[in-house]
Amino acid sequence: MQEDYGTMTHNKLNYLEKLHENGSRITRQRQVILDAICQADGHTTVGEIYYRSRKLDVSIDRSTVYRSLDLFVKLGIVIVAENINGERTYELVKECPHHHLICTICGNDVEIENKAVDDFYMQLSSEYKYEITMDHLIVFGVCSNCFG
Amino acid sequence: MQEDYGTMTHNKLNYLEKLHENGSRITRQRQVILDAICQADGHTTVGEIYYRSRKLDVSIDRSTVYRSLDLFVKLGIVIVAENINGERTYELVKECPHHHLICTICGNDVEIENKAVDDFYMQLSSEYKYEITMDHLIVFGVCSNCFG
DNA sequence: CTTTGTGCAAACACTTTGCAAGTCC
DNA sequence: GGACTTGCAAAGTGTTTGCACAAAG
Repeated sequence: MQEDYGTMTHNKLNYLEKLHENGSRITRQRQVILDAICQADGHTTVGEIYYRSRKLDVSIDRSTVYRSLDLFVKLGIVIVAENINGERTYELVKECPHHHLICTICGNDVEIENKAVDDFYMQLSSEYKYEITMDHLIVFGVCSNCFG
Repeated sequence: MQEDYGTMTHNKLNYLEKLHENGSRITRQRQVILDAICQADGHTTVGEIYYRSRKLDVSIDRSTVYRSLDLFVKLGIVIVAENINGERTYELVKECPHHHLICTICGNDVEIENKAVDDFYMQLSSEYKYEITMDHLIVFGVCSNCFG
């Protein structure tokens, strides 16, 4: 494998580090798939990830994409969510928990400031004696451009 | 079709009413499928709904279940969500919006009082100029029985 | 009697798995 | 060299569709 670390972002190094920690190998395919998720920069479906990966490396197989995604999720490199159509989507985790507000009409995606969510979680915690574990909340709504 | 309205709940009449309003027909199969969703009383998968429907009527086909669910969702009789395993789940809509807090360990499901959610939505609305349209929020966490 | 819905069977799409060959460390 | 990973092909699951017949209004 060629050591092509040239275009790598700081984050990507962290992701590879996590792979390494786990005893998993840093393969060309896994790097390509990480890049593909990166490119999409948001909530991407398996199909899109496969398609983008193919552009970077024609020989990549669907099963490899599935297997890699499972691994990434297991290692906490990638997070799973569901989009409006009920499709499973994948996204690279950022350093800190974050949350989305997505317009169901135009698809516009705003990142919600943590305080609002934290307050909400705190309220739930105290009221229902639950420890909230969702670090990636998605709320759907209609943005100001789309109503009126 | 026999007019067996004997065991029907008030809500079920409303559901049938909605079918009727839409110009859709009230068939034995649709009633059975509604009953099946009712029985489950919570977030149910297509598989479970099919299984329960079969118990009530052996001749029901999977495709009928899918088609009926699509219709129910379109008419707003049933709501779709995703459970912890990423499976699509269905639930009869109640009269007013409601929300869930689900334990990821034991599966315990608490209905969240609306005020907490309303406050949260209000906060988001004013901060991001979004009109929040989710009437069925699901938050995952760990209940007090399961941590400690 | 017209329109809508159903069961059946087949197609389709998505995901998983076993295995031999290839790659990483 | 040894353990891990991949591509391939095939099987498994879940979902959708076309069509002739059945049922609802």
